[in-house]
Amino acid sequence: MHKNGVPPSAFTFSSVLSACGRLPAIQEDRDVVSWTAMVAGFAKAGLMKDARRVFDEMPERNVVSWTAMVAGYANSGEVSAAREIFDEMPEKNAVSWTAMIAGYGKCGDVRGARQVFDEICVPDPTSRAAMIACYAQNGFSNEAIEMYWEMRSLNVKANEVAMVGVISACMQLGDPVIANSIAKHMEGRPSELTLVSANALISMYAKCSSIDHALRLFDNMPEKDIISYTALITGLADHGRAQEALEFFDEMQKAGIMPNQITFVGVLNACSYVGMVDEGYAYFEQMTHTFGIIPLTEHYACMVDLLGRAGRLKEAHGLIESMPGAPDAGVWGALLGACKVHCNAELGEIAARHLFEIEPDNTGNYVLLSNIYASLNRWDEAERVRKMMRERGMSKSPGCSWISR
DNA sequence: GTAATAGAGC
Repeated sequence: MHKNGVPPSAFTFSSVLSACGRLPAIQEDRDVVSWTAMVAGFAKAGLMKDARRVFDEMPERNVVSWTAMVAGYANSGEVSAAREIFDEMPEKNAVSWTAMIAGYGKCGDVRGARQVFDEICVPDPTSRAAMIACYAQNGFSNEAIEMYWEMRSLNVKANEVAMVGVISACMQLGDPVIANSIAKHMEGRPSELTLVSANALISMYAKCSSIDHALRLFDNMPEKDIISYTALITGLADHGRAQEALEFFDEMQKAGIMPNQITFVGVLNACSYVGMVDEGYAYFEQMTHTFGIIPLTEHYACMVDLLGRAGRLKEAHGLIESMPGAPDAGVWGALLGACKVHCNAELGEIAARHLFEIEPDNTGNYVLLSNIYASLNRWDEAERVRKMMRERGMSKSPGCSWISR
């Protein structure tokens, strides 16, 4: 979200330039450093056309000018353009490699990132950190952790980005043993615990080891931001500690930190977990009216889950039908799940029909619907769904959910 | 000049 926004420095930069009336006149005596600063300024602001124009016009370029272009394209999601510049570079340094790895990481091309990484003769700590972050962001948790251990065995000090990446990977794995072994490396040096890495640790503790550990860390943080609060609220909600989650939601606003869409996902989940339907509705209202946040399908999924868990399935279905946009698999999935819990075949069928269309390859939906019938002793229908699944070439065992043809 | 953290259902 924050990456799409133009940073304030960029605003100043571009406004100064537009005040001068487009690009400043090209001066022969401008040295390479000032040319480069201009390229970097445009690139950072995401104004790649302008960056490109200056880059093409500058009489002389250095490795920083080239790298600024690579990073700019990478951050604007134009990986192939970044790659083109990267390949043309007369010389590269650690920052260039790092920018290119990150560019591939952002667009989900882990193999591309790894290929670039493997081309480096002697990877420096920042390129390793970028590679770890790339793995973590794309769900390659084991690879991220492996690379982190490799760094340690080589006695390369992991910087903050590497730490944050490996913590995020641990969080995704959810393994308390691995999480604790990584946490030990952090706790040895609390003075180095920055806001970002502490935030990452809060989520990891909440998911992997203990929510109380997360709470203790949170209490000891000298500075907290929206992510610290959101991570804690989400963690408390996941553990069914709704009251505390909502108390922190109040506390964050008293501290002058405004909640965002993600915070509300946590808040609604907290209500859902303990069946606080009215409160959930109230928070949903507050989100849209007080905070002016347009509800995402995720928020509708939370509301459907909240109503569904409380057994108010018809109301949940009514809410889906009143949605302004198209309901996604998450929304229908929440209804189907609730129908399983409350053994409601009629609404379950409706939800399943939508899910079969939206995600035809997801076997879980077929299994759920079949199980709803089975729990009502409607064996013929249960078998009919299983048969449908087989006919569509799907295997019902989760371990080998291959699709034939 | 580079790298980073929080999010629904089965």
